[in-house]
Amino acid sequence: MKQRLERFIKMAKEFDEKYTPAEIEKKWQKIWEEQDVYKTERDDTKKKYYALEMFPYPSGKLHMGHVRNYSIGDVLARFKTMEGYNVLHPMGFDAFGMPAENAAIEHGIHPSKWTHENIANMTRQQKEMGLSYDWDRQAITCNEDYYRWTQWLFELFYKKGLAYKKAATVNWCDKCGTVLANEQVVDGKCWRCDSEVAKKDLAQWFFKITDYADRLLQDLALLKGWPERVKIMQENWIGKSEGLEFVLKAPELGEEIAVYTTRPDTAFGVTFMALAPEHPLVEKICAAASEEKAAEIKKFCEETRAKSDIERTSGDSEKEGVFTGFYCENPFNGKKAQIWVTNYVLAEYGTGAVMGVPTEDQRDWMFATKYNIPKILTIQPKDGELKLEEMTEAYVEKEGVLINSGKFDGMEMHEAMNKIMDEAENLGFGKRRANYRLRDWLISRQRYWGAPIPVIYCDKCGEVLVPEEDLPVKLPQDVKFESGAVSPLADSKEFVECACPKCGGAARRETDTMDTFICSSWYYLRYADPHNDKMPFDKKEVNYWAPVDQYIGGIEHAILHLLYSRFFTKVLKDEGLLDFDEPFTNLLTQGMVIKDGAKMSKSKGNVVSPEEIIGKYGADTARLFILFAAPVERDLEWSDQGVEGSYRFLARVWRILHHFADAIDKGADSYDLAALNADEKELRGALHRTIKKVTEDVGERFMFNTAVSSIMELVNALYAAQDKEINPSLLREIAKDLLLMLAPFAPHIAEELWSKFFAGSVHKQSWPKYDAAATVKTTAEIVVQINGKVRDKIIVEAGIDKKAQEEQALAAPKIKELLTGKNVVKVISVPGKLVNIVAK
RNA sequence: GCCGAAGUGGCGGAAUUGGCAGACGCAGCAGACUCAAAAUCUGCCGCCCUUAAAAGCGUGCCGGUUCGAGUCCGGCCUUCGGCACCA
Repeated sequence: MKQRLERFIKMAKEFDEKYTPAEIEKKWQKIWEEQDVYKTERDDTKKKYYALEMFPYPSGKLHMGHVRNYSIGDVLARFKTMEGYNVLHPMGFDAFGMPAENAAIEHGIHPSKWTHENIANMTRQQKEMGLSYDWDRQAITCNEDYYRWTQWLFELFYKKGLAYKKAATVNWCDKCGTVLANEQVVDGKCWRCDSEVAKKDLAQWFFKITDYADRLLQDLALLKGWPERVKIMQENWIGKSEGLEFVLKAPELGEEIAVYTTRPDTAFGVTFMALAPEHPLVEKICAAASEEKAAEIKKFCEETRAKSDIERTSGDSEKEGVFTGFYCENPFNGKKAQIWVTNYVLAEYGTGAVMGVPTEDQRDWMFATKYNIPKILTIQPKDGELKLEEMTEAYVEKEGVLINSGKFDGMEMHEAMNKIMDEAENLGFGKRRANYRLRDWLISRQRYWGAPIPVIYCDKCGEVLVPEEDLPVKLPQDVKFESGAVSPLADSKEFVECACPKCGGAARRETDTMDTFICSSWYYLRYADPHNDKMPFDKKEVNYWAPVDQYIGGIEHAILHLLYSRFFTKVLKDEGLLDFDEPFTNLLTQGMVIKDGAKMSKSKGNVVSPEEIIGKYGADTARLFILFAAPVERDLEWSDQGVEGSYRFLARVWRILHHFADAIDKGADSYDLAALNADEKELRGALHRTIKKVTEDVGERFMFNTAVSSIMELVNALYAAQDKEINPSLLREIAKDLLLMLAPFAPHIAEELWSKFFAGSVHKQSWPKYDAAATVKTTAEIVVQINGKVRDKIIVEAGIDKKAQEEQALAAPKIKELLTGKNVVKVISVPGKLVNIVAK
């Protein structure tokens, strides 16, 4: 008794009526850090759960998109921990990249210093959000102990024949002063700085992602937990098509020209051959042609190549070409076809040469019409008859019967397609083949702030890998950063000049660094074993933690990072370094945070700073608002008043527990259910329905907004009961479960209030279980409709059968009155829901 | 052009399996408390007509299926995203 009284006095003193987030958040962040609450270790006896948010680029400050990303991840991580999983929830930085180097050029600050200062600041902000990261696992890609392994992995790819250097026409961003991969060119512009991308011929390093095109495509089927649209985007990006590659002889040139087609059924309609200006045969043709003709062709090629990529590849630009004067032979029917050099054939796709079938391809139709090239109709639709003279465009429907095709005449086109491919294979001039839109991944960057490519060039030994024990190839510290100049690495004698690892003679280092997307293609594996100095990661650790159970990030990486990471995982699996095919089992693509209908950006002046919001209302409010305001996948409209509302809700939680503090404190941990009165039963029902709803919304549906709203409803129910006499033990149960449910969303206030009534940390407790019996209401309000219109509502007991409910509905006075003079035709009765009376 | 997503009050959104459209929150209105204001607590809050009640209308548009449609089917419209001369 005395103890209780003392405790009551102590609490009354400590439990201030006012909610002060600034104080309690700082307090608990310190305690959590001191007690290492979020430390994670492998435990083979426990089921693991790997929750991961895409790590950020250290730009300097967190923005609202980060806050949203981390809030979602943190709710999941905390929820799964409470459900009993051994949860891995790490954070790091994608720390190489252009902005650091630009800062060096503009402000004379070394990229490393700039980056690490930004990391320190952003880490502080992340900590102020109260996120449950195991900070000990932080991976920073620009640190030597990380990029050493990035280089090691490059060497692995090299040894497997998946990294190679070749001269190629590549995408060049002048502003960034470097090349770009195909995936990094968006609408002909640089993905990072938005400036126009040009073409340049350079010798560059590539990763052979095309070797994995088929598996990357096929394994999309394994990704049941990915949004359909991301899978479709990847599928389109890989762009597999199946068809026939065959050769046409060009006797005058003594050459053969290979073409690829997905429409072998139209092969008898070939009247010309279209070459890309970059096609190797063009040079030979020029050599064989008259001086005049050669000059004409060369001029055309030069003019075409001078055009920008967007101009060249937009579908509606005029199709133009030059007739070479030479012919080739269609191997199917021996007919002659004119050889043209054209502006509409892509050098990089297929063979860079296309068979021209004007009647069944719209582009060929336009081209042939313009230059008066003959047309042969080879497909007739099933209904109706096409006449060449009456046609104004190509017949491109995928249905019809062959004509003018020798022995294939009369054959249905899909059958003919197969038969014609058989013929080409049997006669040995063609082969079935798949083609992909996907190109090899250009990984060289002519920049300083990236992982150096660990290759040395020796005049005697050629291209030599830096021996494993010499890794990492470190970035030299003492270099000059100048705008527009060559890469600082190429400029650094200290870096370039070295000894050949093979023969010891004088040699030069590769001065290109790796695309930062390589660094981010394996970081999720490093988290599993972040301090390993023998290997990038230990197989046992990686196989325990990975694959990532839930990955969370923006849709902007639908192709880029997500495709590259999948590629890496497959290569590492083939190498036996890990045992799974796909890195991310489930993917959640969060929507953007927008304000006034537009993405937050400096130029629009609609940026809301997380720092300011957290300073004013606390992290719990910021997190709660962002989770409550919209479903995670949809864009979220920022609302200052909405934030105010979330703050108000947390203050309401605080006050109602303060109001009931005495009762909660003296309540017991168990009580007699049978002794509860009607109000109490109702309140307990509300609690258990809330637990059920929140458990499903967070654990299965990722509907955090509705989870929060049902917690709000429970709090409203407590307010409705505040003047009633409620069993203290029931109040204790409600307070306990309410705080447990609130803990993943608003970890600080939950911990603070928990500490006032219960022992230990709220974040070390089990997720509450609901009592299914309590969630069932004893009575149900059902709707009575006449002809589908709601006419009355009646109360029936729960579990009522169809018939009884129907009788009660028909007996309701209001319904009886409305039915007088009418004939009841039919009655539909759904127990516990509604009765619909069809009457005439 | 092709592929995909979305369209619900003044606003953000809810309705999970075809069964009360608008939960929860914001804004607004009213009341209580206060000398007063703020804060807080309570109530009201789709449109239309109305003193009120009742009726009617209502989930982008047109049609269909069904006792019953925001939800299913067919045809459109608008917005956003991806791809786009890929043979």
